[in-house]
Amino acid sequence: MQSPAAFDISSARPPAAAHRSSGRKIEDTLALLSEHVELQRRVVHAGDAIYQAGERFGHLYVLNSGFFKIVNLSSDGREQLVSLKLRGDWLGFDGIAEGRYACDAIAMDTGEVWVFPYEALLAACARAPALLSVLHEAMSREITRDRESLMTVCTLPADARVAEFLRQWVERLDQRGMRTDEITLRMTRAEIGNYLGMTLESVSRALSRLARDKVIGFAHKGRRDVQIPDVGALSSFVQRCLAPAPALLQ
Amino acid sequence: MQSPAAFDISSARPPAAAHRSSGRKIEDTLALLSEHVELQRRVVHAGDAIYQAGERFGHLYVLNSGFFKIVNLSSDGREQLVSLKLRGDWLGFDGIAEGRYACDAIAMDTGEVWVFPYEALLAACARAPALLSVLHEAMSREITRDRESLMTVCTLPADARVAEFLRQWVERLDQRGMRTDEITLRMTRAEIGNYLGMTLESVSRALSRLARDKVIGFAHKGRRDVQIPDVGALSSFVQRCLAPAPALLQ
DNA sequence: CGTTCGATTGAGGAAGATCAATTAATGTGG
DNA sequence: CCACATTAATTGATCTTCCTCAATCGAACG
Repeated sequence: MQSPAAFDISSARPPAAAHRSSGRKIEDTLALLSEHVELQRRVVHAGDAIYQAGERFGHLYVLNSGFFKIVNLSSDGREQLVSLKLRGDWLGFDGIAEGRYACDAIAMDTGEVWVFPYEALLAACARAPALLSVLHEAMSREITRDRESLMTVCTLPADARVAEFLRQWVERLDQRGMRTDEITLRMTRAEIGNYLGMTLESVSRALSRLARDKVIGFAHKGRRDVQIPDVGALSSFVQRCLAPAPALLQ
Repeated sequence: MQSPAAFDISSARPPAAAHRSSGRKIEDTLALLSEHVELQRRVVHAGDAIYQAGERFGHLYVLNSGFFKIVNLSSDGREQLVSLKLRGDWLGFDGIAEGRYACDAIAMDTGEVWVFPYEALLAACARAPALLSVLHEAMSREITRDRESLMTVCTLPADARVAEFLRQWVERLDQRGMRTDEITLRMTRAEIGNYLGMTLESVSRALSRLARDKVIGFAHKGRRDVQIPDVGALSSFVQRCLAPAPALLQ
């Protein structure tokens, strides 16, 4: 096991403009796709499945608007929310390897999905190499994002997991130029808990504590709307959870 | 939340011959690569890093022999083993999106890695479309595998996590035609625990219980060698952990 | 306006973490 | 090859966190 901060990884990443550049990238991706590939638009509503586990693979999908959840079902009946998708994200990569989708992709809201026959997409990639780059980048990003999820679940205590979940969600909204000071959770406490490997009660308690500490606020109607006055406060809350001892006097 | 067994996923997958066909596939992949792409062979020893987080992306790697671990380091110093790699597995996909690798890839043993310049690989894919399929299948498989890990960590109690970890490891060895009745763990208890989101003590206790229940056995020298007389016993152990109540009399 | 579903909060218990001591394996220099 | 040092693994005792069970409250909906 190496020492925790063997070298500073942060300096290796494009620091400030990352958000805006990613925001651009999403727009560029959508533009590139609509230019070079024959696409079919499909409007979905909350609860609709764009594909289901076991279904024969044939299409990849790009989310133009709305929100999706990706749900895995094990052979013994365990159900797990493994991923969340926003505008610009791809869906269906899990189907390529086995020729069948491995998960359910369920809309959490009204939205529009662009449908691409996989073969047509590959053909377009042969004509426009930039398209292939976009495709590979999307797959690569999905891999790194999945690993971040694993890291969150494995290394953070319950309260911090919820805070980190909110932080990541806000980050992704920000990358898309969407509101980040007040967000709408499109999932129940049970779904959040399932995604984070904890019970719905623990999620509720964590959110209550975050609200008590003024890290988040609850909006007018319902507890699905969360105010995030300062994203940095979420990060510090996570760090505070990780801190070994409060070290009161010093 | 849906009912657990909404529909039978098992019938949707190719059931029996899956292992052997995957075994073939790995050989085919290696053959295809060595035929169509200029490759550089690199011998590594335990502890060697084939790439490190932050390093500029430029190459993809395929493991021809040996074992690798993929380690993620968060900006605040948390370290997480996020993936394990065996013969035929690809390394480096995480670097494509940002142009820099996001993790460390560390050899756990002596082995040989095939090194491909990404651009050269893409060029070869343009000539041999089968190669592109292989590449996409590998990325797809990595996504589904990562999700399986998340599922294991999120839905299983500690003992079952260890059993499931061994089961998945044996399954992957089997796909490669390697010994599965006696396996060598190339990781410490601490590393296993890190990978599974639990402490090294819990891993040790889980292994002891598995040995007590005759699900596994410890070989002659050292506790790194584990005997797996029956893989099915590992699966049943996982199921037993999930069972709500033993239901003694009935 | 009652019914239903989701969220909150509390009390108690259990799984797993932490702390600590011992044993086993590995490596090192004499 | 052996005594010693070092690292890994095991096991036990205690404590913390989080889960489970239960009651209550609020919001949405027919």
